[in-house]
Amino acid sequence: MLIHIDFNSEEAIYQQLCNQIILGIATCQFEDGQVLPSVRQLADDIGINMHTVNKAYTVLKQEGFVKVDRRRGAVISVDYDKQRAEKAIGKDLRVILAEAICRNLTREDIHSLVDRIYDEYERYINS
Amino acid sequence: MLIHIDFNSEEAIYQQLCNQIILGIATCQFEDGQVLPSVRQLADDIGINMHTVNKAYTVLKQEGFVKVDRRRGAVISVDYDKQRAEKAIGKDLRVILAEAICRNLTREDIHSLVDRIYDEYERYINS
DNA sequence: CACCTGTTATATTATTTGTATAACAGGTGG
DNA sequence: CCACCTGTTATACAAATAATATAACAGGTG
Repeated sequence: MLIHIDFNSEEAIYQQLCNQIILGIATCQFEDGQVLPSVRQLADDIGINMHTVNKAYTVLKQEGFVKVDRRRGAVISVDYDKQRAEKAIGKDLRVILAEAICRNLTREDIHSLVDRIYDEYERYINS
Repeated sequence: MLIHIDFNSEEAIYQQLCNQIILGIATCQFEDGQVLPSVRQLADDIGINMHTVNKAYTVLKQEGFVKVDRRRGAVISVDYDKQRAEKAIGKDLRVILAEAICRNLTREDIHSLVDRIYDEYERYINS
């Protein structure tokens, strides 16, 4: 999977890494059981420090996207606990939807936005 | 409006302030044209530094929630440009929905979550 | 025994966050 | 005119975070 970091972004590098890997899982470019590049390998490829990649992997492990296999390294392993997922996503949504309501976006506006993004991701999956 | 800061949160104080004021606008506790407390007043009330409040106000101004009236101070003034709003919110949604898809949450799951949060906010408005 | 994993420890630099004083410019009301 | 209120700006400083740089360690593989 191609990973691109924007070094001019205000978003931390390890955070960009996390988001891109999650995006990769969502679009099936990474699948359950697949091995991620080693921290040293990926750091070399991107041109960043090993510890920055390690921090991203640690966060992904913490959030239930990855497990570490002593033999192979970091392996995609998504936690599918629906309750936990809805709670976490609801927390983030609450912040975003407050802004949406301020801007006079209706719930129908948001629904179609959600559908558009889901379509976008599913298009990637089927190709 | 009651503003409460969690000093143990990992979220920056000025960011919490921004979010709470946006939440206040969403729930009509702040309305267009209403004057926010002065940076010194609010800083005193919360028990933080003036500059921290000022940073929050500056961000809110930047994002189109507030304008500064030389005579009165910071005034709620929401930018209702729908295109700009959808673009900004879409960007945030894309990150969250990637995680949702990873967790096997369907778009219907998200729709009902969105509805639940909208209901929650509208309940505050009608009371 | 080399070689690959992640992990840990330590140190250093730069940036961000929050605080602390202080001053300045514009507007208001006595 | 003058105190007094706005936000704004300029410094300075401490603490936390982000990123880099070396180096070493433990577990597993071939």
